[in-house]
Amino acid sequence: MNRKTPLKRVRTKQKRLSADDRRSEFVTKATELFAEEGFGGGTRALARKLGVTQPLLYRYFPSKDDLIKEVYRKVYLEPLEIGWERLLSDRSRPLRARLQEFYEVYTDAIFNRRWLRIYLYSGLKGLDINRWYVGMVKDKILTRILRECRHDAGLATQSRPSAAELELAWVFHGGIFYYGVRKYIYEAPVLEDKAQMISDALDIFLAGFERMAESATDRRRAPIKVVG
Amino acid sequence: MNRKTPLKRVRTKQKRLSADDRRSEFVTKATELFAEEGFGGGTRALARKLGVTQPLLYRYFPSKDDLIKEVYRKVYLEPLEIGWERLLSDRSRPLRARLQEFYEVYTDAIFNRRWLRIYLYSGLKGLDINRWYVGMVKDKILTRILRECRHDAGLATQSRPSAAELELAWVFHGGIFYYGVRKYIYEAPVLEDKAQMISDALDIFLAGFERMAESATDRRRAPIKVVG
DNA sequence: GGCTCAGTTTATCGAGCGATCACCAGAGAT
DNA sequence: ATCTCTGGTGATCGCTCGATAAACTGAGCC
Repeated sequence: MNRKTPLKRVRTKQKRLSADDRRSEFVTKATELFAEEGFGGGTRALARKLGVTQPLLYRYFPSKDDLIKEVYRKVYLEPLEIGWERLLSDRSRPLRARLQEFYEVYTDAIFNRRWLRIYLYSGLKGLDINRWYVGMVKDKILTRILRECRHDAGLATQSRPSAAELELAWVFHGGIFYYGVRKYIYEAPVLEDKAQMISDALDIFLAGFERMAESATDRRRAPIKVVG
Repeated sequence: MNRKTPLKRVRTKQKRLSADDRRSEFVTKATELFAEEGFGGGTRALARKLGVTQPLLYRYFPSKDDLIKEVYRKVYLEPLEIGWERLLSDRSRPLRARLQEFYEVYTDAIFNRRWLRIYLYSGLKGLDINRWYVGMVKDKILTRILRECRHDAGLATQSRPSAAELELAWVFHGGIFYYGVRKYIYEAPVLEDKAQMISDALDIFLAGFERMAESATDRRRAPIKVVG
């Protein structure tokens, strides 16, 4: 980043970084550590990863909790920088292609061990930022997708999607998300072709949406009694 | 359970349980504690929940890790007692009804804060038992479902499902699972009618399966090139 | 060269952790 | 009434944790 010293050759046994560099190094390595160990990971283990001593952390963060907050900020904001508004709503392209590309890009951003583990750990802590993220997925992704689907199907683009539509979208989204969990958290064998997986999931989601749109042209469809 | 003392009125300030009772009480309360706090939850906090002192734990478990293993056993084996073999494979009933009922019963068993949190925490620890469970879901649930689907569609009931079929089933299963996570972990608002959610998810899964079965009557279908 | 200031270390504190050991106490058998 | 067996307690050990305070050090400036 902004190293103050003008390009002096970096010594092999590097110490004495600039404040900004050291601070961001703490956040980066803390993300790695907490991803593996959970937020119970120790400040001494963190310092060891940087090759410094533990009290140095407290020159840059008043407490471990503040460091954790910084990690949250970094992790939760990272995947938001792909500009999905533009991607999802660009009606000059076919809907199917937009959805496919969006989910490929989105999953490229979040499908990695680091991101998923931090996300799950912080979700288990029940923090506000996690609720915020879930709400953001709903408002900025799923609602937008449903609006585009309704537009594509020639339906009224109502301001808010129905609960049933949202649930359909959530199950679809969750199914894709779970692919990442299986691969990077459970380290279970998955279909290697991620794009194919997205394509297949999209197939059934879009078919399901059409089916739902047909069976009730604008009202909530009657529930189908199935259970035996 | 098996209280030795013959029905003597339980004293309000109950102490001195039988060994079996005390032991299972430890496991039960430990499950609650670890579900909330993660496995970092303290033995003293656990003892406080039972109204006893902390060293008593070590009369019943040689170490905290052994207690945790017992918690795993309890949590992972609980939902297995619903007899899904019978439920899924009973071909005297229509496939759709079997699947609906299975997922209603299965989610009744695992969709609660305690189970889901323990499951996620232990998944993050990357233990063998978690991998075992995921493999069990694949072999005992998804593979079985796919076999029944193939039979229902008049296809050859091959011994093992194709990778694409399995992935389809996983996305479906994961989508349903994620409903529980949203409700009990993220405590986000969900469509309250769980049976309806399952029904909708089944609709699109079955439609997707038929679609996949059509486009390749017995061979792996050619991938659809979509990405823009 | 010596001053200064910011990045870093050494030493240490109090609290909480898992675990151990000697001891206590009360119900059941005799 | 007393003995015994076992469920339960009190005290404590060694360790790790997050956090603090004071001392050290080396690059930049005069």
